[in-house]
Amino acid sequence: MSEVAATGISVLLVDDHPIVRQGYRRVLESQGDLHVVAEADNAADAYGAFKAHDPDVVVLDISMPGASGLEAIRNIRARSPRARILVFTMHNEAVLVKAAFNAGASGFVTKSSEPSAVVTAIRNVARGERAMSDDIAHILAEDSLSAGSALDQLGEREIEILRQFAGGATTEQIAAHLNLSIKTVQNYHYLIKTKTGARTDAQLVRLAAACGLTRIWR
Amino acid sequence: MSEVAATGISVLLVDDHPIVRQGYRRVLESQGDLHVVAEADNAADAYGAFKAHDPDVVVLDISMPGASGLEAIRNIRARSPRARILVFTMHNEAVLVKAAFNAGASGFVTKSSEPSAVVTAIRNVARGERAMSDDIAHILAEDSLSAGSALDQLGEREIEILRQFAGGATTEQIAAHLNLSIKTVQNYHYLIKTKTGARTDAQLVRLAAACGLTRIWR
DNA sequence: ATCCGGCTTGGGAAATTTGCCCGAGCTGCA
DNA sequence: TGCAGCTCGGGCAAATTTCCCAAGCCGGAT
Repeated sequence: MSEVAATGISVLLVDDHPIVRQGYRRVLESQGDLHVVAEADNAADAYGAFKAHDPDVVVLDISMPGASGLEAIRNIRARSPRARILVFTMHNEAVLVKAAFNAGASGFVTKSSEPSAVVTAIRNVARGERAMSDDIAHILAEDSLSAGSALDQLGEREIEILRQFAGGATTEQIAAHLNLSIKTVQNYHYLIKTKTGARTDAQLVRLAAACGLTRIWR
Repeated sequence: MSEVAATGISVLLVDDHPIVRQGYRRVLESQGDLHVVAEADNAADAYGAFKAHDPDVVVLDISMPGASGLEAIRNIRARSPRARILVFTMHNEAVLVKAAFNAGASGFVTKSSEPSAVVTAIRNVARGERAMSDDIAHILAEDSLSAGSALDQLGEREIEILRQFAGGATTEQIAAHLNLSIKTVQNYHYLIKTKTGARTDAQLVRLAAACGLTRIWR
């Protein structure tokens, strides 16, 4: 058990962009009570770093290449149910937020939030509370009122594959990233199309973009 | 004209994530010769900030909500051809890189790069040189071997077919619409892919959207 | 405890599309 | 006249998509 409560909050940073980690580190450490004790740049290393440093809070970006961030959350929580995980990402799609909380996240803050919101969220999560940024709360509220987007009928794996596909990845690349057979990815591709009603790959990309799953550099 | 050459390099940061800007700011300022003189969180504000502060280098992320980062580049360069712009983003697709350079960027660095690479790139760009991270150079090299330029290599018919395709039309619909055989549309589809270098239909849609051929957000 | 339903993973096989090569008609232009 | 480039489509092997099916797993209901 970590006994750093009196001296501050220890943080494990997980994000695939080095300079982004550097930046977070400096922002967080300037707070005085927050200490970044380790970093990881992929889901696979995240648990190792967690085990080695037993941080009070894990701050992670779910959109990393390769293995799913959601998987990393489940991975950590499965072996250390005490773990407090704060998802910190650019994505703000309701299905993703729900998936993250279901996977065991304690908080969800978007990168659009003010730095102070992130810091506050970390403190709240460390205290065992649930935390989310205002925009996320708003999105979840909207979502609970609406009948649900086309993406709501998709499972977690389907969402992940759709994200990569819409991002321009080939079937082989997706299969390699997710350690699946090409056949399985093809089947998901087909399944996603039928579930969403998209008749064309282009329609699928447009749908993904419209739902915020993929950003297109208009 | 900015006369800060002797005292360092002034930087304008454009990124839609506040904490990411904060982080960059700290990383850059710890270098001593780099000074962040302004920030902007969207393309529209970018030019105003540029005009007000006349920075030596603009560091911007092209993937911002709403208006395009590419547009912002064109915007700034059109009115201030002296401007040095370093694109700094998570995207690493060849078409995007080319589009950025065509729009007037002086450099392109991915967020997967080491912080030192970003700093080096800023200094090189400020000196008037072109700069890009190793992964980008690699991607462009690969791309140049397989030929394939951008969208302006396409003929009238090809553009029209790409527009309809990216808009979500099926091959049959396009054929019917243009009074062509399905075979011809298929051939165009293939031709367009090879000409643009898109390996995937999704990449084609993204390319079309990036070039303004298709609007995705209704 | 058991069953049901949904998610995930993949095999199989027919139908369709892609990848690439080809020729032919048209136009503009040197 | 002749070349060059766009438009249009045939052909055919290779790859992918489309469906249908099954098995393992897990969580919730009975």
